[in-house]
Amino acid sequence: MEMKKDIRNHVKLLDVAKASGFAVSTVSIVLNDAPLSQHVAASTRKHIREVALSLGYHPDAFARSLRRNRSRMIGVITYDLSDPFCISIIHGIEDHLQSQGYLPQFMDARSQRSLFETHLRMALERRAEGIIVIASWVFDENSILEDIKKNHVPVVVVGRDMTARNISSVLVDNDAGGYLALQHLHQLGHRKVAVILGPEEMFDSQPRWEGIQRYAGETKLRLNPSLICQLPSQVNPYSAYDNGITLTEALLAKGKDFSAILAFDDLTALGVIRGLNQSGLSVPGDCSVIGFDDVFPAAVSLPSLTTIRQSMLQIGETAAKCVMEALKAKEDRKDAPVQIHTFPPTLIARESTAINCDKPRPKSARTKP
Amino acid sequence: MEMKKDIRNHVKLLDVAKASGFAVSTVSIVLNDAPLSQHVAASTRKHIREVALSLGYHPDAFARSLRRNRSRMIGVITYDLSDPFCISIIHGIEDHLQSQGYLPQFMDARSQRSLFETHLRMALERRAEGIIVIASWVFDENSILEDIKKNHVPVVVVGRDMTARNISSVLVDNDAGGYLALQHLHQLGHRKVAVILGPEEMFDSQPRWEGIQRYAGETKLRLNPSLICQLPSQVNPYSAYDNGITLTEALLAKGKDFSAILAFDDLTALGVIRGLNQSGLSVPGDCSVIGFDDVFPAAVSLPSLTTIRQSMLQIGETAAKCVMEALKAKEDRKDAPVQIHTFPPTLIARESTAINCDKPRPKSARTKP
DNA sequence: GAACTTTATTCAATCGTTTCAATTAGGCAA
DNA sequence: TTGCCTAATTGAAACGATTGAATAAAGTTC
Repeated sequence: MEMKKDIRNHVKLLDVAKASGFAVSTVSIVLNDAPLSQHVAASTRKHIREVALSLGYHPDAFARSLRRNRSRMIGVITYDLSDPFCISIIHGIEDHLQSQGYLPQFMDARSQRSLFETHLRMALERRAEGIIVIASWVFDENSILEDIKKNHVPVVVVGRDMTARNISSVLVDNDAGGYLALQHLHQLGHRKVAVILGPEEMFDSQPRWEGIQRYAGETKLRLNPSLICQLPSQVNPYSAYDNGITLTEALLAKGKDFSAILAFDDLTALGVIRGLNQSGLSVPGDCSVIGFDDVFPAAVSLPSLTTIRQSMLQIGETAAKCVMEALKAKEDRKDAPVQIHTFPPTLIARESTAINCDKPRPKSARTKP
Repeated sequence: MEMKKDIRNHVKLLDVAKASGFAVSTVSIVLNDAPLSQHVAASTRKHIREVALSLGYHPDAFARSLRRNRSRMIGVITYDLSDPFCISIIHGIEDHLQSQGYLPQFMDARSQRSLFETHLRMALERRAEGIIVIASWVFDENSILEDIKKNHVPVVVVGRDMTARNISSVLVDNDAGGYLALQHLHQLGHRKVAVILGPEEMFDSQPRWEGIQRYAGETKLRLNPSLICQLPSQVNPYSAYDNGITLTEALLAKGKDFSAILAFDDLTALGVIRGLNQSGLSVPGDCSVIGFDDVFPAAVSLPSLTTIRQSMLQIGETAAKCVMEALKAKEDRKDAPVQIHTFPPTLIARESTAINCDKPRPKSARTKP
């Protein structure tokens, strides 16, 4: 049964060795340009290279990593790849890792907790030298996180502060973002602002809300509790859109007593605009709307969405730097300090917000974008 | 220097063996629930399991795959992860592979050819048992594809027909899609239709255009050549939006002599709508717009976009099934037939298209969505 | 109690690479 | 001829897990 080998197996060093007439070790040395290869005759080198090329030889990454005890790979676990927010972070990560000769290994938890844990385990088993977790919701996979620590694999979390559990974290300053959003609306003259809070289980929700309240407190702006509502828990990132529509309808049903809506994120905000439109209200003429994140659809919507931008590229890059530092520290047998990086978000003023022209009874004035 | 080991290395089977007082092989047998484990005393099993758990042992996937000669992994190489089009396909792939106990390994070429080739090579080196390529542009990485063949790794391409090169392919029926799009506009009474073709290097461009022409031919609709324009080559998927704006401006500069625009894809179509708006034209009142793909922003834009939907989930799933079949065939030492699957797209009628109310001089009537 | 089975455990080879140490062949000086 | 140096090549031991064959101990049968 030696045909079996022909089919299943890849071309390996031994095949190249046999075909070229040299020993496996010589072939290895040549193909890796190892230090010893300077002692190998030029003609031999050339010959071995040619044979390897013609056979279509590619080294087995498993065997190599096993022997070298290095995988040159960083596991990247995302809570949901379909969220545009994730993708930008990933790009930042890719950029930095690539420059360091490391390869990111993406795993998508698709908003399922069980998958999330599975993937953490897999990253560990595949001997990722470091792990980056992009998490939007609270997670508590204690046992597996403990195992990761036991195996001395550095972890960095993006999107929430886990320093309390000794894990380096990179995130946007959500509090500052909430502050900025309300400030923008306030400066445009809006005094009656409806707020749609993020769902309970998302970690960003609370700090954004705190930032909003902080600004309100500083300027003595009263936030009418009946204009505050909250997104329900979400199955996937896109359900925020539908929820935005529904919540807006609910707000309007109580009688429109606001001139602006501050939405938890961009997708919600887009739903809000749609909801307002369905009731014959125009944005920003009848009501201003502001989002959060600055994902792609925000920029191309009509009207384009005023929002709070997170520099996701930078966040991703920082996360990557952070693991790499921890890795280096480990090599130098030092302790990597637990770090936290927060990035200030910026206001992107577009068409969906405008100066408040409300008279005691609204639904009148229009402002061209 | 034995501290080195403490730091760098993971907990391994030998560690569990020492700690439990049994031999490595016994531990392996127990932890894998191997057939032989029925001969292992229940107390031993329990003890070994406990020790492994407390040490945080996780098997080394490299060593295991090396020994078993199976990676249980399928390499998935995308031309650009940030394209929402890709993500849906990926979900389809994930769904199916997961059900088969295989793990997709994503690699993102980010629209760079050099990266694309690098990733193909990596998939090979990491001993992916199969490879799925999601490619929108023409690619010709001959040498690496040859190597993949030499190593007997099944490949499936999504997004273009590569059967001519003996590679199974899964794609949408672009011709039918183009046909549907023009048919929809025609049935709404549009006779003067501007068309924005896809960029030269994208493979979808040509067949969509052929479908459009086929419908025009069948209905004797004359497509005015001065209303046909083409997207330039694109750096990233999102540049289509800006190009859509620019091309629309150019079309309008010649004098608006059309009542509808058929755009190559959704992002272009969104740009078109924005371009029309900037010139004071409303959609669909003054001009209908139709896109292609049905990506997320299409559904949430205002007006929402009429488009041709590809069932990307299904496409992804089929691609995954296709590699798995080829894999099975390989095991049975049969030849896997080269397959092609084309999926018919469907029309999703939304708000951006409406009945043509054009009088000899347009820019008058309005239709509410 | 010898021969045999069953039960519980371990040995040792293997997967494909890498790398250090060892070997060979040839040239050259003594 | 012997010994020694250099240049070119190879042997063999890892890396960590798996697994068929082997062993040891205990139990059963005649």
